[in-house]
Amino acid sequence: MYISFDPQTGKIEFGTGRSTREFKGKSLLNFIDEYIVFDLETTGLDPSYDDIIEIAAIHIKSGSVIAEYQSLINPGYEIDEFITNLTGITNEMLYDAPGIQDILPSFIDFLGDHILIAHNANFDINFLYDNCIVHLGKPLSNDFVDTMRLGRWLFKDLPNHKLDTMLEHFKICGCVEHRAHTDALNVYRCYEYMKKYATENGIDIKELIKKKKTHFKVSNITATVYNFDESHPFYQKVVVFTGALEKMVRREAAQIVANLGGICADTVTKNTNYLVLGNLDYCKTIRDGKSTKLKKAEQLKLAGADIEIISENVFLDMIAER
DNA sequence: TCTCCTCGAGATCT
DNA sequence: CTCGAGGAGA
Repeated sequence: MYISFDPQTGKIEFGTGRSTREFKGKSLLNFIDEYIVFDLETTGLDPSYDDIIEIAAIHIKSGSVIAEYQSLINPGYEIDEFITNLTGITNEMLYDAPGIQDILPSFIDFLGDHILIAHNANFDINFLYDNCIVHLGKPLSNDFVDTMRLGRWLFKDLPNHKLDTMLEHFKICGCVEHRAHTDALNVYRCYEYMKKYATENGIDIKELIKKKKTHFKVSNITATVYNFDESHPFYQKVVVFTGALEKMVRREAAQIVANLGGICADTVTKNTNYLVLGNLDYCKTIRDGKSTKLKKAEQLKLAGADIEIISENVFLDMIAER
């Protein structure tokens, strides 16, 4: 089920399929001084079927709490045992609580234009976004920072990036209570910990991303062994890959070639000796099933160049131990 | 070189 | 959702 919103007419549409939420704010990876960390408890995981039962937000400036907002919310029906066990929130507790429509205007006012922070932020943002459209007739467009995403960049080696795991690793006391206010407080501690960690270690996330994005090239791969079998067909031959290999990733294949004394290259030229053909099906932009590398190789072969076009299976046979 | 595209795999939230 | 692998085009 999806919700769509037209800002011109203010019209809201419900339908089947995926929500686009096209007015959602951007997911940032910044460390900022002033923000609002928040958390929701809900009756389940799906914003189109489930409802918010607790909401909490903490306004932080320069590392200190300057304002807080929190409330239980009556969803208009009985919540099930699973959620009560998980959160400790009971139907008695929700009986006198206000409805979401009573809370939302003041809550959104509290959020203002500030950047929002949450763990797995898309979960909370999506719930809030949909509720804003239904009850306020306008989307939630605040940019936000996801502490889980941040954690994945800064602490890649953790077994997982659940809030609990990160709290434990950061030696922040208390575990996830599944109550909005305490969880929000823990997310705030997590964020400040990572901010301090990045500053102290001179880590800039933007640089981290940039480094990863520098396009991987097989031509940068060098041999890790030094005694080559000079009779191997790849010895001192130039090898190029096209398409996705089934049995291994390109990096592994290129390393094997390099260790056989071969030379890996990124593009097909008149010096190329072998073009290894992977699967090209997945690429929609290839209409005739042939990549530019393959077309060029066929052209060169017709012109009499010393180039062979081989399938993955042939390639695997060639690199197999004898 | 750089930007933009598609696809599949994997993870987290209640 | 986000990321990585891979391709195309400027």
